[in-house]
Amino acid sequence: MISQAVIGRLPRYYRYLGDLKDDGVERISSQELSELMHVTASQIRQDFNNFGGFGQQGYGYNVEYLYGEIGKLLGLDKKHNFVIVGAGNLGRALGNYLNFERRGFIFKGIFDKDPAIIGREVRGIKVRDISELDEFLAENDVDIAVITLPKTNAVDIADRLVKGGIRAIWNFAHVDLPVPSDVLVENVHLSDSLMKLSYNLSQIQKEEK
Amino acid sequence: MISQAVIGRLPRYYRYLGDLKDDGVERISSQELSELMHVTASQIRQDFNNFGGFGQQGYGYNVEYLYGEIGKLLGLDKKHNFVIVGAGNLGRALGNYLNFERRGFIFKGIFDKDPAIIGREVRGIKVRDISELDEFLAENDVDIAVITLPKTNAVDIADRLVKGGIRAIWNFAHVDLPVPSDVLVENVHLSDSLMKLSYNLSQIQKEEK
DNA sequence: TAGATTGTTAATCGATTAACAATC
DNA sequence: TAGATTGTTAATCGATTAACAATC
Repeated sequence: MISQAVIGRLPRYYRYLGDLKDDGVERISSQELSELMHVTASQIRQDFNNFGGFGQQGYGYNVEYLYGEIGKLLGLDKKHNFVIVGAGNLGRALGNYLNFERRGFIFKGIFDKDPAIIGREVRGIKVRDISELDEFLAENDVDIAVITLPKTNAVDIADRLVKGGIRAIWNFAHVDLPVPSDVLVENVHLSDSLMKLSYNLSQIQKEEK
Repeated sequence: MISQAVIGRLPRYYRYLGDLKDDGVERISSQELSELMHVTASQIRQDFNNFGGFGQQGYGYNVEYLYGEIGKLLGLDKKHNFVIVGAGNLGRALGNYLNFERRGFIFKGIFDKDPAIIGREVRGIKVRDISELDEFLAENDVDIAVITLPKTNAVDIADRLVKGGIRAIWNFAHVDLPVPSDVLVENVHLSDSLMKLSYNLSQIQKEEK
């Protein structure tokens, strides 16, 4: 079982390796990569060796190969369909974000309960009435649900999503969703992140006095 | 020096205590809170004791008091003015998010370089031309800058922000910003978060085969 | 072969949990 | 005073870093 600490670092490796690849870099040693990313070379080698090791002694790592392997680990070689529940500003912003498509995340539907929003289009897809959610899940192959709802509704909707067969939820609501243990929840608590920044800023401001 | 692991948990404590307060709960023990939050009571007591301890033996913690103290730690008792650089979907969504105001984060300005967007209003504030950024920073008291730009422009803008006196950046661009060590950067890498979910989902799907 | 650099084991460090004395 | 529960020390666990043998 690989620790979430390691998994959490994979996307960053992936980003740097993608940049290196685009720059035409063919090979890189853990030492060079460590200087670029400001982490220890030891950590890099340990991380990769969790998955069997992608390098070669005396040579280092082939950038393109390593990039591809990490992409596969992250499941980016497969298509993942997703729906967005909550077509407010954030929901629409995520629906419009084109880069997800490039990574294999396909925008399939978006739902809201507000009649003023239902019927509007987000990247060519009409906002559906939330009452159609269960039917939509039954008829379509959806892997990931994104929740961009106020916290009051989020728990109920999560429940419906799980009943509809969803196993992975990307949650932007400020609640911890009580879902069965076999359902994945990845939280993005924006205000938590802002508060963390605020804490550190307050510390600095205190020191300056 | 308090570890970022502890600081990262403070907003979640704050959220639960706020809910308890709203529910009229007066006191709570680390044991009760631990059951609610699914963490160990030991960790709760250790965390709070980093800041001197907010409880009383034999009694537990006073919810309202503890809520207030954590709020102060998070700097929520002070006002923080912020600007958003990048008025795309995400930038506008954050500008429209009213809850930040409630926590003392005041939306002061929003900038873009796209003439089609400049002049539009986000929550009553006109989108300014990015060329006005330096002047705006000089004339206004801005604590936090939010970067919601494509990665290409993010590094340059971060530079300008730092030159303009900004010490805290909430970064949504998919790059690591190279800023001086006395400047805080809190990253929200949305696609990293989605890839983490994708990794874990792929694992489950593999097991099921 | 010699040099470079990985893969991997061992050592260290930090964070979490357990235990219990202090005290309300 | 007795019971409850914190604050705090000690033990454990896991993650990071260092070291080096394996090998290309």
